[in-house]
Amino acid sequence: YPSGKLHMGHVRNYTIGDVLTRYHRMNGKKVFQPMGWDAFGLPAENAAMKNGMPPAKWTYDNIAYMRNQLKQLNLLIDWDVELATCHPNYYKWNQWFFLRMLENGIAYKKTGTVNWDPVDQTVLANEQVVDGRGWRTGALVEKREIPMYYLNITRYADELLDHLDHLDGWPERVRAMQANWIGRSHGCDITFPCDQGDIEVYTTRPDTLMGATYLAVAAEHPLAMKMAENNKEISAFVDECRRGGTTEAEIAVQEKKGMPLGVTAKHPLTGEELPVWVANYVLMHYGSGAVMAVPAHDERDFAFANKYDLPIKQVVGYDGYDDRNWKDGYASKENVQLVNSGKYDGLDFQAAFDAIAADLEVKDLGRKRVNYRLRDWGISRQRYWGCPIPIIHCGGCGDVPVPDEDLPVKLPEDLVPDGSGNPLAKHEEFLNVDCPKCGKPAKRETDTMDTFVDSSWYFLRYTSRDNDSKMVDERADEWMPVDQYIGGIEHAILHLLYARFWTKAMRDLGLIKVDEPFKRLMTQGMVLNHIFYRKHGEGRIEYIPPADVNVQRNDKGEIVSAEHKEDGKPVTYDGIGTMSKSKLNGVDPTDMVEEYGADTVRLFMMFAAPPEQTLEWSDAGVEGAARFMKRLRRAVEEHAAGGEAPALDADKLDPAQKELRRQLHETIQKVSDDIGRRMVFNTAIAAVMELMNAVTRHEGDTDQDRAVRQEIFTGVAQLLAPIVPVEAQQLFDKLGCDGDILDAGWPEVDEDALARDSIELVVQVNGKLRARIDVPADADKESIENAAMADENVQRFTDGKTVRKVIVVPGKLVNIVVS
RNA sequence: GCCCGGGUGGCGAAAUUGGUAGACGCGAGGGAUUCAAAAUCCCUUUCCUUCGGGAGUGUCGGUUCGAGUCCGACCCCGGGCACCA
Repeated sequence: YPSGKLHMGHVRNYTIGDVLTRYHRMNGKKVFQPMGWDAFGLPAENAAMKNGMPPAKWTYDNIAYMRNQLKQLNLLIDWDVELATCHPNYYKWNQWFFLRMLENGIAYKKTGTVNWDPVDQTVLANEQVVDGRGWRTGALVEKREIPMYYLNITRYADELLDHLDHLDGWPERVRAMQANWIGRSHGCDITFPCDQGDIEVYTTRPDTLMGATYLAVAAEHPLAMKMAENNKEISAFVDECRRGGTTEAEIAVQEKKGMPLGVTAKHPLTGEELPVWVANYVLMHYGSGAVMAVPAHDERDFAFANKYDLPIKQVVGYDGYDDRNWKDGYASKENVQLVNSGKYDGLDFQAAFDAIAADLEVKDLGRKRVNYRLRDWGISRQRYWGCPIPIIHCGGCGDVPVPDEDLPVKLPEDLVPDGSGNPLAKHEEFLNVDCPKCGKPAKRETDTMDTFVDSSWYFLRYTSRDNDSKMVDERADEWMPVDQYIGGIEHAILHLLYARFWTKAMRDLGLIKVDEPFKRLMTQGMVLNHIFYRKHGEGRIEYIPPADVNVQRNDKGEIVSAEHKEDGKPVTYDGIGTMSKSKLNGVDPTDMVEEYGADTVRLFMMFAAPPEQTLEWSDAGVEGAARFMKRLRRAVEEHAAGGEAPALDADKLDPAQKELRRQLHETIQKVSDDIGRRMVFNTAIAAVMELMNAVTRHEGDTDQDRAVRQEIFTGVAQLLAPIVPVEAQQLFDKLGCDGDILDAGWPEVDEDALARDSIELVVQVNGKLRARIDVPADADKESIENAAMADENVQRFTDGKTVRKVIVVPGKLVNIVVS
C-alpha cells in the first residue's frame, strides 16, 4: 500500500522474497518477482481531507517516492510488469469480472448493516468508530441498513474448507484460522410456531431441544421490529441496540441485555408456550437471527436466564454434571445422556440429534441443515477512492449493468473528499448518464468496491500485464499458482480467503485452470522498536523518536533511564512495540541504507530473527552486521593479496585442513536446507559466521592452506549472495571468479569432505550429563556401551549402584540408568 | 467475549524427529594496541556453589530412561473478528 514512505516491514517482506528469488535463481530456476501497488483505500481520502489534495495525486506521488526507495534495496524485481490497482487498465477488469459474476449469480444485491454518522451524514469504516462514536464528529454512531452488492463466497464454503487440507505449504495456524472462520456446522433448522409469525432458529444442539425455555431474537429481527411498532419500551430497546459499533468484538463484550416481546411461541414437540425475548447477544447475520435458549446447557443462555429470572431445565446428564458448574463441559457433545426429555431419555448426542430431527421433519417443523459461520462478502463501499461499481440505475429499467464496451467506468481523479459523504454523489458529470437499455436519463451507481477486491487477483494480472483485451491470458496458467507468497499474519483470514475465493470464481468462469492461488505461504512477523515519551501537562504525551534519545544502561545492559539528545532532560522508556507513525518509533529504511548500505540492512534483518517472528530493530545489531561484512571483506582481501590460489588436492590435506573443509561442506548443507527448505535465514547466516570464525582462527600459509581458503571464501560468497547480493558479487570478483555470481550456480556438497573418522558422544547417568567420549564413527552398540561405562567420571556415578538399563542413541548419546 | 499464535540468559535468538539448553550476534566486564580516543584483536559472560556439584526454558501438575519440545490446568503478551490494509 503506497502509504507515503517505505517502512521496515516492507524491507523485511521484500528482502525475504528476494533472498528466495536469488537462491532459486542460483539453483537454475526461472523466477518471476513482480511488484505492484494496492493503491485504493481510506488513507488516501484521509490524507486528501487533511491536505486538500486529491487522493490520486497523493497516491501517485507516494508511489513515485516509494518506488525509488525500493530500488535502493538491491531487489531482483521485474519492474516491467509493475501495476497499480487505481489505474483504469487494472480496475477495468474488476468491473468486467464483477459483471460476469452478476450474470452468474455470484454477485447479487441485498441490504447490509453499516456504521452511520448522523452528524456528517456519512458511512464510517469500523476504524473510524471509536468507542461507538464517529472519530471526527464524536456523534453516537448508529447502525443503518442499506442496499449493497454481495459476492456469494458461501457458495464456495465447502471447497474453501476442504481444500485447506491440500495446502500443505501453508502454516497450520493459518489453515486452522480459515477453517474456524468458515465454521461449517451440522445442525437443525427448527420452527417455533407463533401467532405473530413463526420463528425459525438454527441450532447445533437439537439434542437439547427439550430443555429450551425461551426464545431470543436479534434487535433487527422482523418480529422485534414488528413488536416495537406499538410498544415504546421495546422500541427504545431496539434503538439502544442500534447504537454502538457493528463489529463482532464489540457485540461480544457488551453486557447481555434483553426484553420480553410479550409474545409466546409454541415448542415444536411439546406445544408448551415459550416466552420470546429480544436480546442484544443474538447476531442477526448468523443462522436466522433467532436462537432457542437452553440455559441449562449454554453459558450465554444461562447468564441471561439468571439475570432475567427465566426457567432453567436440565436435559443432559452425565457423571459430575452440575447445572451451576459451567466449566465442566456443559456443552460437550461427548458423554451426553438425555434426561427429563420424555421418550428421548437415555439417548446419546447423535441418537438424540437424529431422533429429534426425524420427529421435527414429520411435523414439518424442522430439518437437518449444514450451516456456515462464513457470510457472503459485501463489496459496496460508500466511498470515493475505489473502483466504481459498473451499474446504472434507471427509473424504468432498474439496475442496468454497464455494457462491456463502455468499460472501464473511470473514476474522476481530481475530486477532494470533505468527510461528509461520497463526492461522487455530488459530481454531476460522473453521476448523470443515459440508460444503456432505454436511453433515458439515469444515474450511475456511486458506491465503489471494497479494496480487498483489488488485492484478490493482482497476482494473476502480473502474468498478463501487457494484455489490453483480456483480464488474463494463457500465461496465467503457465505461472500459477504462486510458488511462494509472503505477507503479514494479519492477512491470515480475510485477504487470503478472498483471494482463494476469487481464484475459484475465475476458474469456474473459464479464465484460469488453477484451484488455489498460493502454493506456499509465509506469514512474516512485524518489526518492533523501542518507544520513548514525555508527559506534559494535562496528560498530553509526546513521543520521542529513539534516534533522538541517549539511554543509560545498568551493569546488565538493561535500559534504566533515558534523556533527550538535544536538551538532556529525562524521557520515559516505554518498552518495545510495533513501529508506528503515532509513536514515532519508526526507522526510515532510506536513512539506514544511506548509512550502512542496503546489503548490511538486509543482512541485519535476515539475521535478527526468523522471518515468521517479530523482529526488534537494533542500531547496535546493524553495527554488528556491518562489522561482520567488514571482517569478511578484509579476510578475502588479505587472501586475494597472496595471488592466485593453488589447486586443491584433497589427498594432501592435514587434519586441520580436512576439518576446515568439512566445516565448509557442512555449512553448505545447512545453508541450502535453511534457505531452500526451512526458509529461516538467521541460522543460515549464523552458520556462515561460525565458518568464518573457524577459517580466521586457522593459521598457516602453505599451498593447501591457501587452496582450502579459496574454496571456503568462494563458497561463503555464494552462500551469502542471496542475502547480500552486491557485496557477494564484489567478493566473487576479488576471488578471481568470472561473471555474475547469480549465474555461477549454487555450491555443491562434497560428500567425501563430510566423512568423519570418529564422533563425540555424550554420556548421561540417569539423564544427567557426566562425560563426553570419542568413539570410531562405525562403532557398534556394545563397544560404545563399554567405552561409556569405562569413563572415570561415569564410574563415579555408577559405582555401587545397579545398572538397570543402557540406552544408546546412535551418533548422539548414551544414557545409563542406575538405581 | 470468540478463534489462532507466542513466552528460553541483561537483549535478539539457537536447539529441525522426545536425546548435550543457550550456537550465532548484541550488550556488559577484563586485557592488548594507542600519548589518548575511535577502530581493531584476545579473554570472560544463565544463576547458585563448600568448586564435588546443584538449579534452570511463564506458573503448577503429569507422561518418559530422558521434556524447551508431548499431555492437562492456569497466567501474561501478540494477531484476527468481516468497512484499516
